[in-house]
Amino acid sequence: MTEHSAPARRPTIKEVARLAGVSHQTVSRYLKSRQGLLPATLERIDGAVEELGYRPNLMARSMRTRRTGRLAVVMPVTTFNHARLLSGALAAGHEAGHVVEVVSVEGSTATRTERVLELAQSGQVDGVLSLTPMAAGIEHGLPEGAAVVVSPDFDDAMRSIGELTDASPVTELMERLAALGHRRFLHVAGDQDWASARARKAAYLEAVERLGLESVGVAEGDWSGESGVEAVMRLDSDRLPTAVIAANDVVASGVVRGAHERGLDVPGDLSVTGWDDNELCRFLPPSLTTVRINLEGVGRNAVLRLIKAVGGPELEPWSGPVTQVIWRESTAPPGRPSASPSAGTR
Amino acid sequence: MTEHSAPARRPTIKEVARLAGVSHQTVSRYLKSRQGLLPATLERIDGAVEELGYRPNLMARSMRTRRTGRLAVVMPVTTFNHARLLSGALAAGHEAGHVVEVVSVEGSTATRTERVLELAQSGQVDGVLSLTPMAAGIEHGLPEGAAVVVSPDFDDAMRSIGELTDASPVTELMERLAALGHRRFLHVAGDQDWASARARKAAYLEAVERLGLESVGVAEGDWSGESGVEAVMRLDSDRLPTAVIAANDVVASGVVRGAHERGLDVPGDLSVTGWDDNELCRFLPPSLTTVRINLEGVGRNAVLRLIKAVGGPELEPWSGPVTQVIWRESTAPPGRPSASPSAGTR
DNA sequence: GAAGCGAAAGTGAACGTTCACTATTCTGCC
DNA sequence: GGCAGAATAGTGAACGTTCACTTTCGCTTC
Repeated sequence: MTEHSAPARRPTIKEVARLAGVSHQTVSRYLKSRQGLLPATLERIDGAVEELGYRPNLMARSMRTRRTGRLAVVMPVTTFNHARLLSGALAAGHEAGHVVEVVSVEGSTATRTERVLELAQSGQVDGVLSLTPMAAGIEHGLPEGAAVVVSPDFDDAMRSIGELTDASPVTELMERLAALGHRRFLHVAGDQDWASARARKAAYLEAVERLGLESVGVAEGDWSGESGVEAVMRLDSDRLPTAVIAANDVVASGVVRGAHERGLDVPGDLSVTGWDDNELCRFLPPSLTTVRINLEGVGRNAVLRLIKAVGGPELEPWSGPVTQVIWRESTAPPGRPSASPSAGTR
Repeated sequence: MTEHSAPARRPTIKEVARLAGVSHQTVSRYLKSRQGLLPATLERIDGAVEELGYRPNLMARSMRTRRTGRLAVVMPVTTFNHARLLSGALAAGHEAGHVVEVVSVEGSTATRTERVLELAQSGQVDGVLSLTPMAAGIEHGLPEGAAVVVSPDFDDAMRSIGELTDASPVTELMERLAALGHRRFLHVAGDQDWASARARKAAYLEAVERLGLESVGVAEGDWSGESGVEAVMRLDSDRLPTAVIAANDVVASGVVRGAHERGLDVPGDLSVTGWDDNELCRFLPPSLTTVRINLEGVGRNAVLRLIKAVGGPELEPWSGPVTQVIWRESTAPPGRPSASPSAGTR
């Protein structure tokens, strides 16, 4: 579109100064605070800025000030699923007067580490919050440049951030189910490359042990609905569990479908729990008991750590609960006939 | 972490030059291509770079070259739902040698327009792809700076991008349902602030007209499952539709639930279609007929337009189908008893 | 009425690169 | 041996800001 002649130079501070009949430094002051200037001067600069359509070149500014006002959140594309986490991060950054950008990374740990370092030291951002795990000892490679806050508990397979691996709700789910009378459980796990999947599995096993329950096993899974269907189809008819803890809602819906295909009623014959509070959960027949995660809060707190690290203001972190179990129709005491579907949406 | 003394200056090209015993320009050349240098010189610079841990300051570089190699995708946070769209955009940008960043905007049209202009003219990015609609005539406000490609059909309420408003699958759905024998339809619409919702509604009405079908009405909705439930509950028993076109999968699942609550069988008494191909769709009882959208392709093409606008290489666009109807259990000829896979639901 | 002071404005040098030149060295050829 | 021409390297000026000073001016104050 643009001709190759004269790359459409934008007006600079000096041109504004000339037009306003002042020095460039005066315009700089005007830009900075509009204070300490004579009203008449102010007005003339106003006019010149308007006339030229001047806008400061942020790149030049940051070059001089060594501050960009920009933060980067690096994350693997797969985690974009957690859009609400981003949403919280963006809001917190904005509050602290920063622009938050999202940069994606792919490839091996080494590649990703390199990419993050490059970004941190490119001078293009003040800080980098990496939701991707990096080669150990990266801190030492950093010449005190942009602060990189690697969210601490992000795991090797770059899939989960600290608070997301909190699997305590599994315990809550199982204690309640046990109280309802369930004794025989099944866990359909998520992809074990993910820290959160490992955490849930561990919490399941721990709860079985501690509460003296019986586990018919842990079905390997990959977060897919199919893995849920299969796990149920493979169950031994002589030793069916009465409750299934699924790694997430998709898996849980697969479990429900598998149960139906085997002629099992949910929750009559089988109670099922999910994880994530997928929008559809409430409307499934039966509506799904699940775990809601406050992703906005998690995102906010991660960015707050970063802002603090780059010397920004200390803002109020989200301190409320991060997870919450939502009980719905898919869980009930064992052996009872299923309550009629119209027994209520919640 | 960082002490307040001496802001940790990073080594510059000149320091590398001094250490290597060459001029700064030689180092610059080294950085640019590593060509036209004596092997011995190359080696010495290599050593110096290594020793100092030097990395070029991209900000200073872009200041001189007036090129940043960075593109920004501006989008409202709500659209982060379309993570797969981003994924396509990022991949295309990478292919063309650009870094793609995601910047979010909120607020009124005026605020957003301002924000986008600021970004475009800040010198921090080469191009801006705005998925947010902006005040008309913005092009004229742009002094040929960074190219802003407003995705053309993005609507006033900043919710949809051109290809996403393609509602032709609605026609496909209805033609097939009509062929199966359906005559009386209901549409549960999405929030009419969204262009895509308006497009689907319009396509529904057009199809009713053209195919000579009967419509029991268009239920206003807001993309929520509740709106689906309510739409069904409010239906006149004397004049029930046999097919429901829901604005998306969540609404559709609400419709299914509402139908069950009224004792209607899906698809026996009522065929239901959704939109989006939500992961859970396949596992619902009954699995949901829906429309899959190739968001990656849409994102890729949008970024390709931008890259072309900023004078980048012309890459292969995604030219395959953008939408695809997926037929599943929730649709069947009217009046037939449900082909119950297990009869398990009731 | 001159010294003192504060407000307002100006001057020139940085920031870390690359660009456009110019200078030097090497090579091969007559 | 001298010279053209390429290959290699160096010099200084940009890029658009802000920082650290300096200057100018007008007003008190004694």
